[in-house]
Amino acid sequence: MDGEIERCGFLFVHEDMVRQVTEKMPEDEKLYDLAELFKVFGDSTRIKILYALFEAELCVCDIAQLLGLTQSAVSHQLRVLKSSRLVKPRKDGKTVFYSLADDHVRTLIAQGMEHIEE
Amino acid sequence: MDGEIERCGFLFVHEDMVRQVTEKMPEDEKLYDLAELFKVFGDSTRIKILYALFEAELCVCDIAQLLGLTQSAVSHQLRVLKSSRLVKPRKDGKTVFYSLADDHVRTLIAQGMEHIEE
DNA sequence: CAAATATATGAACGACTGTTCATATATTAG
DNA sequence: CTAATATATGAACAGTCGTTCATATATTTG
Repeated sequence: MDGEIERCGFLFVHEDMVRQVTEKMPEDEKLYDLAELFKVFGDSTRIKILYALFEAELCVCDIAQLLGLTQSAVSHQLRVLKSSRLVKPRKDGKTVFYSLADDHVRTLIAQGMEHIEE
Repeated sequence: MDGEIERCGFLFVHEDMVRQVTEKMPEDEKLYDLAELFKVFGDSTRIKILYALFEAELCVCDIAQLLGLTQSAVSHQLRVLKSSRLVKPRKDGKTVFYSLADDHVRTLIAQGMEHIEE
């Protein structure tokens, strides 16, 4: 009963640890949402768009030319970024300018870069 | 020539901005790698594994029981996490214990949570 | 050695995702 | 109003990904 001799099917489990960790796990829904957020960062096109918006507010066409993508592809991706509240639109006549929604985007990407570069 | 009257196919582009941003973009390969890193975080199973390892060093079977997954599924995911240097293994006899590789994992997940929760 | 067990791995299948293409909507100019 | 244009969106297709199942490898026990 020391937590090292309990079975899990055919496998042994460190039971005490598992119980302890279980208690500290956030709700499933929150973990799901978190994964959804990272999924949005997990595409090089979207990363490029976000990086471009680090520097300046840009319209859809600017981004398309900058990254060598079709207007449609960019628009679809901006929709994803917008629905995760990572970018925000500002409409000016026919043109829609996009910019970063908040500083979490910068921080997250910077942290990610640090990991890559070490 | 004020940067507002150049064409991009049928579309108008803010040329000066685009040129300026282009110069500041990191290399494509780096952006690709960054997206790959975030892709690893972009799965709720892997997020759960990482969160579990926040609390304790755990073996494959512990994680499987904790999350209600098969041993195989967990092992496959640990492989992904390991190859991104997010977790590290410690072998002890038949058992392999996994723990977080460094603190970037915590920081990144914490930042992501902040964005989710605001 | 053989048996038991903890983990790893390869193949395959279904589900999801990013792009393209065609088209719709919205705004401005004439 | 119509024409031009900037963006958005729906459908479809190809490629990717996570799981399962079967099996291989590695370690300990007897």
